[in-house]
Amino acid sequence: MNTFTEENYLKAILSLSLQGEELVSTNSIAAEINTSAASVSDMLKKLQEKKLIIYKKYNGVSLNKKGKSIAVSILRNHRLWETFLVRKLDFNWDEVHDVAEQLEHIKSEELIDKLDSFLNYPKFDPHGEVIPTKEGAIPQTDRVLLSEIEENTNGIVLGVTLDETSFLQYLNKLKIKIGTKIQIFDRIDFDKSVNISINNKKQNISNEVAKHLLIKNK
Amino acid sequence: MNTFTEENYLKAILSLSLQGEELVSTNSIAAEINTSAASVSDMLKKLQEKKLIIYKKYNGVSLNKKGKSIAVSILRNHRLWETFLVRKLDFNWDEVHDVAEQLEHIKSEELIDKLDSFLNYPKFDPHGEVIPTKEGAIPQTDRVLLSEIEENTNGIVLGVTLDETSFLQYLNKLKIKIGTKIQIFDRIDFDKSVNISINNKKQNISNEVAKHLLIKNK
DNA sequence: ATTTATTTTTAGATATAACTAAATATATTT
DNA sequence: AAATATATTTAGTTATATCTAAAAATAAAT
Repeated sequence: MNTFTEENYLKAILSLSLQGEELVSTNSIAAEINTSAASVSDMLKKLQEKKLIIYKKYNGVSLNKKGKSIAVSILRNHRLWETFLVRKLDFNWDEVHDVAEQLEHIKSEELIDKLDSFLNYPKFDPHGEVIPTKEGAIPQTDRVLLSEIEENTNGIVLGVTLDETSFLQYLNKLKIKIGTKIQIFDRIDFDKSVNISINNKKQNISNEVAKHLLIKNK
Repeated sequence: MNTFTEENYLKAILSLSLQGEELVSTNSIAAEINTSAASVSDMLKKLQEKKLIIYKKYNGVSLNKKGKSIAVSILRNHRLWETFLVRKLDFNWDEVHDVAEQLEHIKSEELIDKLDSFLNYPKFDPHGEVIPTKEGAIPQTDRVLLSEIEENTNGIVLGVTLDETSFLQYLNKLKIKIGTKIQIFDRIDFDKSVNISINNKKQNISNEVAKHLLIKNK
């Protein structure tokens, strides 16, 4: 059985892997979970002893099969709980992250199975992120980040890749939610911000925000 | 913020208090949570420093206002989660204890409020135990343990005071559940077992079991 | 190719929570 | 009231997870 802390490290490594880092660096893990590089080093040694990661000193980490399986199931738990909180308990999408961070570590396979069934086997969480299957697969959907989308095109917001309260509340203010139709005009060279319009209202979206918006790729 | 462990100690002290111990002994806490008396001593010292209990060495412990408030809210969480698991996720009453022991420690007042509302403000959990109010009250109901009930009388099973799987499964076997009507005949002096009948079927119930069955006191 | 900067690891310390064994206090017998 | 038994506490150790400061390795710049 793993501790919450171990699980959070595995989750962080998975998340960074999915963001494109082949070999995840000590520093990026430290940044991800807000701790020191020294603590990360300590934990990586431990996770290697427990045979959950592939780790070569000074070289970076990746998850092995067992580690990935644990990390994906925590991610599945997280997204199922978020779905429950929004759909059944009437939380807003910007309020659920912290509670789900706790709930995701509850140990009971039966609980998650029954929750999944209770929610009618949802495929996406309230932020539009895909929910991994019980078998550990993460179904891929065809979508692009707003920060990478081609210019002069239309799109529909499919989801976000960050669920920080301040970010989501800013989206609320911009009237951006899942399903929102947007027109993309052009990208500014200088700061990589994007000019779009929502309901014919023109807006400039910073690269920082665009990096976390998933758009349907037609 | 308190750790799970601290909360479990407070809960154990509350539970023993409610069972009648005015001043709870180190040993009974150790028995309750399956640890050594030495560990209990360590923790009592710590809980006293945190001003959650009233503790005099060699003399026993009781909860102070703050400690009791925390313990009661954990108990409330536990019983609300058990209600959720049985009523919404289709768990059986003998399967929910271990999961609820984890869920009860999730920190979010809003979560519990919304869960309470989602369940329609239940007054009793699936074992017939009263659910403490948000304000920290534990409403009293008039009921007696089967081990103490007068002979030659009738009654209705209102609840149990133990939610160990093996105990509840034995009740299932005896066809005893909440609402079951029983006739009480007599109590055997030798072993304090009780002769009862359910649907005109005579049965002998050991004192060990009778101690955990709550009967409506007419 | 050296120097400088950055990243990563190690060493040493601290805090929590558990344990065993020994010491002390309290309760029960005789 | 002394002896014995039981309950409780203390002392000392271990394991986890964190941190700071220093050392070592790698990467970048001159």
